[in-house]
Amino acid sequence: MRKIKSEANDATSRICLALAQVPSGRVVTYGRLAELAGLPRAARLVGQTLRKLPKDTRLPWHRVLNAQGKISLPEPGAQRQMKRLEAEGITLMNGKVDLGIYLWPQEKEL
DNA sequence: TCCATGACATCTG
DNA sequence: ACAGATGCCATGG
Repeated sequence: MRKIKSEANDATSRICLALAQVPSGRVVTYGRLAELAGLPRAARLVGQTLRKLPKDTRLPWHRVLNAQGKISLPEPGAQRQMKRLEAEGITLMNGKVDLGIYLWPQEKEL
């Protein structure tokens, strides 16, 4: 039997694959991750996908921030995310991350 | 099929 | 810098 409606599965895997590429100590925005996954303008889909991830996933879900460099995850998750970020050496100034420094990928390094 | 929802993004005042 | 309005894309009822 063919799976004609595997559009979501496909999108999900691509998002997960892209997410797995994000190195420790760096971050990406939802929109950026969507692009890397080949799904431009599907930022919200990224959010829904991440929300479904099992709590014991090894994917770096905590390295995903919104375009403002702030955590979009509502409490109590935000607390855990911030902790994980700082654990990787990412500094949150006034509740936000400096994307000019931590955003991945950086042109220079590319 | 239509409508509501969401870990977003961008523009405007 | 901040809040509200609008646009986007896929999912689920």
